[in-house]
Amino acid sequence: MSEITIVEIAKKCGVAVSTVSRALNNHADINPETKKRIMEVIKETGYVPNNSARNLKRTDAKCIAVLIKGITNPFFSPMIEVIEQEMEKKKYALVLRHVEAYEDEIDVALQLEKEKRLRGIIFLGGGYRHSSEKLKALNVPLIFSTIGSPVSSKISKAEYSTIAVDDKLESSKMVEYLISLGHKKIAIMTEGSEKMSVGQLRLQGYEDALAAHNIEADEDLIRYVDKDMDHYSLENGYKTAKALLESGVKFTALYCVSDMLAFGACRAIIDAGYKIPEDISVAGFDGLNMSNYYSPRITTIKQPLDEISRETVKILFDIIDGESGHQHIYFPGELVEAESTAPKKKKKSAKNS
Amino acid sequence: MSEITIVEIAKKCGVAVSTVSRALNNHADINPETKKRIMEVIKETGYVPNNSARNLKRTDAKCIAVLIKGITNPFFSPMIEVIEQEMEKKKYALVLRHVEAYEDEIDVALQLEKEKRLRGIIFLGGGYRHSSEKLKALNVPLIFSTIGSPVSSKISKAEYSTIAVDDKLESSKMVEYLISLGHKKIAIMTEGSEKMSVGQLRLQGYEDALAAHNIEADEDLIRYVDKDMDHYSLENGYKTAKALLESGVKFTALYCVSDMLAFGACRAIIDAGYKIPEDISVAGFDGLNMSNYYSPRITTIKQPLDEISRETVKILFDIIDGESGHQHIYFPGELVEAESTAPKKKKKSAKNS
DNA sequence: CTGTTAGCGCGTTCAC
DNA sequence: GTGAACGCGCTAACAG
Repeated sequence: MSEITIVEIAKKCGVAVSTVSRALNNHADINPETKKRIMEVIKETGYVPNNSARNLKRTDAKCIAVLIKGITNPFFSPMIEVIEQEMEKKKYALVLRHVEAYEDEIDVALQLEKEKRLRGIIFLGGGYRHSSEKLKALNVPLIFSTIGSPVSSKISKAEYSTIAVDDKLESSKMVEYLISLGHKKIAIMTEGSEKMSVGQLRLQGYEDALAAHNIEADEDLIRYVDKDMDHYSLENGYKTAKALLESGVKFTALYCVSDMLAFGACRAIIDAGYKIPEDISVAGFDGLNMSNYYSPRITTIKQPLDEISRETVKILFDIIDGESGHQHIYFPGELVEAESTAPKKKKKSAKNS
Repeated sequence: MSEITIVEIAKKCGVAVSTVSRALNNHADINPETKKRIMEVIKETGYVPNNSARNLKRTDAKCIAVLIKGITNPFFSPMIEVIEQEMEKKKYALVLRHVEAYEDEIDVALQLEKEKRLRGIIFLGGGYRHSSEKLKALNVPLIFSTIGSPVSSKISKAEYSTIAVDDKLESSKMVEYLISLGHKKIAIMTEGSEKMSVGQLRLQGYEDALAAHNIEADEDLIRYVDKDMDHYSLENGYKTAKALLESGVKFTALYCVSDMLAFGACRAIIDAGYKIPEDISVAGFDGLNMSNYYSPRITTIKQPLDEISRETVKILFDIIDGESGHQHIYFPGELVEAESTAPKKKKKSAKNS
């Protein structure tokens, strides 16, 4: 179990540790032959430098951390791919870290910053509000991606960047669309967390759209997912839709603030014997890949993840290179009209099949 | 940018560094009041201990690494949750690391082992064959989960554990089921990588089942997904199914070796104007959550992920505690009959609708 | 209960 | 081109 160290490699090669270190780090001042011999011994012994010790000394590590809130969310997968590509181009190393639901992403970031020499941190998902002290303690550029401002009310917007779609606006766009199809009794399924959240913002968009068309918001049509379960899961979508259907409240369209919820809801609606979109129109949000493969294909707001990802990286490097300050950018979402929504049928609500 | 260290905290509190260290590590021998004062200063300053330095010293870190191959695969999500719970019970820390497709999971493990004081490593997914030297260099218990043996032919099975379903056997079970429904022209969509892989094992199961029923394997019915794309993606399933449909080859059932492929295939079949299961039966493998929410629900082989996960952790700790040696366990999969498969219609193939 | 001190493994000055 | 020595931030003895 005794780990092999650089000292032993040095002994085996009959050189000093510093020479081994130079060989390891592609240093210039070293005899190619010496280097070759050292590298051979390293290969033989299977020696791997201790990264902890390295990080303790190193100052020039080009490293960026990406913290993702929620491992089960397929939403981020395509973003990660793009970010990885971009980082590769820039020759920066990437540390991917999943942040569990119970963890605070800022705490994780603080820890990571000590562990590695981070040049910047990208947050994917997560909360809107963070302690300003902690945020300030993070001495590297912070980019919040897919999270619109404000991240903290107590901290200047010049201290971090945000790149996202305007959840409230896009949400109202979707509801406007449903209204344009003739729907008036539009149910919404969202997240009921007390704090400011994507779910809350999208709910506001829903309310705005209804208000703009003088449609009275009906409390019974606003449904919150079970907060004791994964908020944006299939199960939660199913369960919440089932409860809605069984409550007997009439509605002709159901807007789910996430595609995952929409999938679950669709299944519940189908199981209840209704047809989508003939009896009930269903709309989602996010533009997950699956929304285009589900049956029916889900009408959704597609977030331009490629652009968001690329811009996220670009802004980060602009800041690192001192070419710009922090920015707050909104990208437009794309309303994808698919099979799950249709004009409201005349004289027939969902409940009297 | 100058990082705050334990020394400065000590100075600020007027105590020695060791006292701060003790406060930090919940050591017993410390005055509660002193500790409280120290913790306050720590909170004020936003100090976070440097983990690299910690790991350099610490010898008793109870830490387990979980390496996951393929971030986009939702298959592992539920496993991670269970493993996290179990680790919490055991009071062990968990390091989650995603291994990219181009990375070698063993190399990543080697690096991680140096960085942290690992007590064990769990591999989720990944290849079947690994260099025995590297495997040996890993001086901690290795558990390969959802990967059946052998991991290496050159290394003794007593050097690592495997917990998985018997892919070949379970696969043949599914094909047997399709045959029992009267299907004879059963297409398969699998992964065509040269090396030993889950896809290959499941293909063997398919061939075994056909052979057992004297059904001649038809080369045209064996379809490989595009290896330049993510193997088990919706797109790949769609694309491969589309090509199969357009080739004009007749078949009444399509068996996809992964649910993700099945979802994509279903969409392609529906788009081509066929009905599932009336015209074509579709079967998957894995038992993803989504298979129960897709429309139609997908007939699949459900892997007992909860049990596999729990057993994975159990075996690891049995080995750590010296209570047992390495083991190789197969769990049975569960054939879930759902809406996507039906008995073959008489006198009517999929092609003459 | 608390302070002093010796390394953990490595990278990096400096001399040589 | 190479080696010796120092210190990164921290924990764990060992004294006090």
